Amino acid sequence: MTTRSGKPSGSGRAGRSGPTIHDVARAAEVSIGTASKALNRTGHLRQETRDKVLGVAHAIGYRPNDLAQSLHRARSMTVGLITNDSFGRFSFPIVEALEQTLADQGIAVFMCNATDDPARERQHLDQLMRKRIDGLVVTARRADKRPPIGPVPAGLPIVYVYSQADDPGAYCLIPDDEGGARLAIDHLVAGGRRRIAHVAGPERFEAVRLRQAGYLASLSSAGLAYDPALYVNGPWSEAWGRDAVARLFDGASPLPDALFCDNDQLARGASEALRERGIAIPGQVAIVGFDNWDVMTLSARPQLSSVDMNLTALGHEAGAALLRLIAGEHLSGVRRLPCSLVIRASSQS
Amino acid sequence: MTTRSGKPSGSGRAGRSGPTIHDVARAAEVSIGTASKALNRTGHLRQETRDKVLGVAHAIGYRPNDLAQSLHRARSMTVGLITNDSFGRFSFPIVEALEQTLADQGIAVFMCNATDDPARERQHLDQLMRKRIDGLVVTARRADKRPPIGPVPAGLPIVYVYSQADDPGAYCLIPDDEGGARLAIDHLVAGGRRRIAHVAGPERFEAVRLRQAGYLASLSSAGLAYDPALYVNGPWSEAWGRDAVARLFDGASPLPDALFCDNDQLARGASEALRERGIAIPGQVAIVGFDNWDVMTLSARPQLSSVDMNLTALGHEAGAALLRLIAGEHLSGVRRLPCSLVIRASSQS
DNA sequence: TTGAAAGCGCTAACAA
DNA sequence: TTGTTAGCGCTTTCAA
Repeated sequence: MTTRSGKPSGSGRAGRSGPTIHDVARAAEVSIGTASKALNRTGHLRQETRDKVLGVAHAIGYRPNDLAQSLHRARSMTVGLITNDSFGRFSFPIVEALEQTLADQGIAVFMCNATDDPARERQHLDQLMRKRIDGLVVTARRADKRPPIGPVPAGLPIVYVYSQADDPGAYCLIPDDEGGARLAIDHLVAGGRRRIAHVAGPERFEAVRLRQAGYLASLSSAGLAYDPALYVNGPWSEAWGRDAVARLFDGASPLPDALFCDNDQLARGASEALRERGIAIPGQVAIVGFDNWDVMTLSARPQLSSVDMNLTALGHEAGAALLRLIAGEHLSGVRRLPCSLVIRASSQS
Repeated sequence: MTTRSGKPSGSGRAGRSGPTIHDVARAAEVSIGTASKALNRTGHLRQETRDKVLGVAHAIGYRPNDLAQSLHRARSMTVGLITNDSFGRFSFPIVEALEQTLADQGIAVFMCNATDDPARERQHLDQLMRKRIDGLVVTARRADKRPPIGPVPAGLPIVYVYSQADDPGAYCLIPDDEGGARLAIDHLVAGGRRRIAHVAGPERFEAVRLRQAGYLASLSSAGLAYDPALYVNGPWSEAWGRDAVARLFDGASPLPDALFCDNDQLARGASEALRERGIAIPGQVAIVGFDNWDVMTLSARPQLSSVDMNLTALGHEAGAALLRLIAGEHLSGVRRLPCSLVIRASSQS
């Protein structure tokens, strides 16, 4: 060991922490500043020197210490992800795409599950602040409004994805539910369906209200009248999907010739109920679900058409947006990304 | 601004990085060393001083910089999580529990998705090493053996969970599939079932082979003979579950009076097929599935009994094990955690 | 009980 | 083109 003015002694000291830039410099017989320049492809260096340093660094297995770097640069190359979905079905594709987009830029993601507990959320936030994250992504189990996350230092880049903050300055990325519904209805109309029922989820979900709006808009532009008897709503379960069919088909009025369901579980439940009643799908009744969840759509008989929220695209977009915010750009407001329709046997015309 | 010997100037310099320990010390009119001791509840300080520092720190919103801390201490208070499940259904509960266990100790988790791509895995590993993680957790979509992750610095604590490394020195945590199967079969036997079929998944899965072993062991200890005609295997789909019923019930031999299925999708497919054949569940045939996946078990009619792999417990255990490894303990070998059986209507006797 | 200062590994400004 | 050195924010001896 030596003092500040001397060179550090041999190979590392603490535990398994590998060679430092000092070691590289010494082995390459250059100054530490030169080594730094070579390693960071910065400054003006002779190609020869640069190569030597790089070669040595590789040879001795040098890995820069991001922690030390971050002490200088403004950035820690980490971001936080706070989710309230318990990493559920909707978060998955989003998180995966987000992580990949960010990893490609050398940014690592701290994953924090808050499970709708404000106390846990603050605790996580506190930890993330200590880690000096460069940005934050907030996601949830549903895209409804939530109080803005906080407290966080002013200027911290934040993106809400599949989640909306009750704050006009926030940037939120969510699927275009209304557009998704229109896609489904337009498709059914194009297939010649005229009495399209909407098997909806609970109305406290904004998504449900938006989809109903899309449904109405599409009917209207197709010149079809809205029949309130064709709107039923209930919980997000297969059981309710089955019950909904009973409700719709035990009536006296003319029967529906199509079902637009707010998720694939409802659609699957409905399809089973129809099957048991001997009603042909799609012959007598067509079905379109929502979410495009393969576990449901591919196991149903026949396989279910469904609206895909493109959650992977949403995740990519969230990563890209965060990068832009970090780069200093200003982004705000709610951005709705388009859904797409996956057509399978259940809605063939 | 001043030089090394002076006090730093005013409140922070770069971007939004908040007050430093210097600021705290100055505001509390103590030395920086004293402030550090107070903040870390270390050394010998007058209570009064300690309180003053803490008060000031809180007042000016001081948050320690983990990055700077980690430069001294051996630990970064971060760990990496490399998953090959795309954060899928099995990873979820594990990751959630793991994250919670670690967060309680102030450790944050870097989430990395490798999607079975060795190149991505190495890239992630490289990033994690630069971040100087204190430990690593590896998880996957299936508990089968995989090549040990690497290269990593010797001595890096690693836990494999729902994944096995092909390395006797590695510590792996996986569900006790054989025990889970025994639970199911013992239950069916206790309910008076005598001809229990095994609707298995693909045999390349170790879990499938272990469950068959458990099935055989339980039959044997119940004094029941094994009938190879009662073993069928195929892909993990509902469709195959339905087909399996056709195979088992179209035979000439005496029919099964129970079905043990290697996952809940198989069980659900089977239950639908039985239903369509007018075979009463559990009256004529009992069913037990595996995974206890509510989406399947609760929507089936009747609801399905199922073996629960206790993935949440597995995740907690993984977190605890990693903490112990980080603390210097030595752990190795494969540890199998018990499953439990959740009984629902499909196997009532 | 407190203060001073060396230095963790790295970068960047300046000097040579 | 390369070397020197002052820090980034914090901890930790060692002195006082």
